Amino acid sequence: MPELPEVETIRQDMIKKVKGKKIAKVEIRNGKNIRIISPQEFERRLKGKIIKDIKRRGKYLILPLDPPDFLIFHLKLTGRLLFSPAGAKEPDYVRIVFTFTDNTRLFFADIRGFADIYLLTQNEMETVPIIKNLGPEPLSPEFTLDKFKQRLKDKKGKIKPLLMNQSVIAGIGNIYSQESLHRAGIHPERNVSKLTDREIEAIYRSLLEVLQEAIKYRGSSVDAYLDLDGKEGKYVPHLRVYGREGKSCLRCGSPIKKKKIAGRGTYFCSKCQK
DNA sequence: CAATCGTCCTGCGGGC
DNA sequence: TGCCCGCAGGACGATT
Repeated sequence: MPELPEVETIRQDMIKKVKGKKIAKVEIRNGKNIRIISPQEFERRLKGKIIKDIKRRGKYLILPLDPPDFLIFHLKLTGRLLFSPAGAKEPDYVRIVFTFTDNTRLFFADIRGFADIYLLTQNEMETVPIIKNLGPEPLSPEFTLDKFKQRLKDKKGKIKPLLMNQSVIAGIGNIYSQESLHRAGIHPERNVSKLTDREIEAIYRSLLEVLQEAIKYRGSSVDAYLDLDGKEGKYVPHLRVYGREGKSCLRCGSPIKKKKIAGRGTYFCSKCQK
């Protein structure tokens, strides 16, 4: 499941391999991921367009094309973007093939088919709530400790689902919310309104730390995530709680527990996360 | 009104 | 061993 670090890894690789290329052909084998417009219109509007840049907002990958269009991907659980040199073997689960004028190709693949693809104009970007409603970027310079405190102020409910709420902070999902809470020593079910300033600061620091570290290791290949070259991320061995049920906590040695919190599988240490 | 549920979908794991 | 059931999950809309 691609979260901020995985999407950022894809973005950085796409800058090197896809930026500036012109779309010669769009082959849609399964158009179910294309939102709002028809596959026919999607194909028509993309043909001949140049990918001007690769940007990211939360878990969304945003490709500005020739104005006014933006091609937007949300990979959800099992979406993949895979780049192939001319003539290279095709990956599995391909749904859309973008062929560039130099005969290199970008494959959109998706196993479970939850990923979203949008083609929006500049105007639509500003009005459609998809990206407009996202909270701040955790790795931007504007995301200070004060900003984080302000985002949590007057909120109630458990801290973990709140960290995953995209309108509170953008880009955090099931893996990194758990990892940052473990690092901070905070139980995922703690009520936000009862966290001390000191605890909020610990979560803030842990969150930035874990995101930066995960980007450095090119993300976590949990579930189906693969990078632009079809390779796995290298962060899984560095995960401290996620997927470690029954194993001993790396901070205190107690067995890691797993519990469903707000409908999502959550790993934590009940001894050192209070 | 905040929290939970259902929905989309398919690979895979547990259980017998 | 092999089959089958049901779980997993991001985000949104419906429901309680």
